[in-house]
Amino acid sequence: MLTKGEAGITLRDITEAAGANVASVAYHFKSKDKLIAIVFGEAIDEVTAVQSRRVQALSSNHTLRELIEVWLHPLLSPSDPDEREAKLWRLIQRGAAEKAPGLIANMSRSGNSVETILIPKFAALLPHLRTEELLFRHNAIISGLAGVISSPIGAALAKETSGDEVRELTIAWIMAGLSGPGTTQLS
Amino acid sequence: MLTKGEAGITLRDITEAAGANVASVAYHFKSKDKLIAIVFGEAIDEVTAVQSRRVQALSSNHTLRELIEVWLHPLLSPSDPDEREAKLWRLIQRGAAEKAPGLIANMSRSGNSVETILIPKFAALLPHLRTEELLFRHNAIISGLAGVISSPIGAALAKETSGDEVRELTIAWIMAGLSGPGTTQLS
DNA sequence: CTCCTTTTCAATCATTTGATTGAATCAGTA
DNA sequence: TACTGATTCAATCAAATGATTGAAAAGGAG
Repeated sequence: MLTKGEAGITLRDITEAAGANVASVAYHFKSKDKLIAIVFGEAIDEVTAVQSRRVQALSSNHTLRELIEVWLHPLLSPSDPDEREAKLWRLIQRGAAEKAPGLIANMSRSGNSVETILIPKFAALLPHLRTEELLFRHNAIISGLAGVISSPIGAALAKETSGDEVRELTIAWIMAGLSGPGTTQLS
Repeated sequence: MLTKGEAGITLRDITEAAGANVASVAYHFKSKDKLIAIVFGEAIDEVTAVQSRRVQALSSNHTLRELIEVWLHPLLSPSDPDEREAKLWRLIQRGAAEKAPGLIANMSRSGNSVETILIPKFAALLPHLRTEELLFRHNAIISGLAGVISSPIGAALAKETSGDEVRELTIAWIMAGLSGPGTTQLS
């Protein structure tokens, strides 16, 4: 699924995988760019929707670890049958790394639910961090997770470690990065 | 510099920018793939060399913050005249995100100096973390930094914040992620 | 069935791509 | 100067790419 990147994948790659004709892209989506923009848009919508739903379903007295586990559940347990979210998430991360225009155009969609649902949950558990700081760390963690899960270095590290161990290393690092003092508390 | 990615950039882009002829690529590098592999290899060598040199030049009684600042100096202050390292670093990060074969083939080169120079420095300051844990967090931080500096989300955040403020947010987050308890110390 | 719209598809187009060729130019040596 | 090897370059090639065309097929309403 777009493992070659936006520039590397061809219409024929896509249509052959879909069992369709090349011309159907023009008929249904007008152009390759438009098609890719729609793919990114729907991926963002789906991932943010399902993540928001999980986070909102959390009981009121949860720990930070529980919030993180629920938030990133399919990404932390790659063996999970529901790997669709992990695939979509890698797709989005890759698009972000390439600065794919079709993704950037749809990026603002995800902003709302992150700011209205996820960040307040973190704010309640981490009162020492300002909203600005939480947004920053949220973004940094998301990017860092991309390296853990799908970068060549991360893959090499993970090869020597069990899935559960990677999961524990990841959660410990995320918790540490969130729990530590903010800029106003530094000497 | 490779802002279009390995698949997106053409030989004509490269040779025109260099004021050279397309055929010179075949003459000097045999093929586009070989050229790109050499570019990645030299970028890795240069970045790791200059980073290692800075870290080794650190006085013996440094703080964690000082180590981080020296390690990532050109990445934390983008206005620095020595922006070459930041460019090279973004190049490498992008290649990693694309899993560029020419980069992966040269990736092991950087492993040694990281493990022999940088990680021991961290280990001295963070005795509660095992080497395995330090390697993991090193990789995660590196990837997270890519998102802070060059991702669309990071760019949007940075637009509302001053350079110095981003710098402080970044350092605080890195320090938090490194200082927090490791997996063996979690409940 | 008939008529009309929607959808599919093979064929084709113009462009771009990485690579190659062979002649021209340059650089160094005697 | 004349000779030789290294380098550059315009021209060209075959393959691949996104897009388009017009005809064929499918689907639905009356």
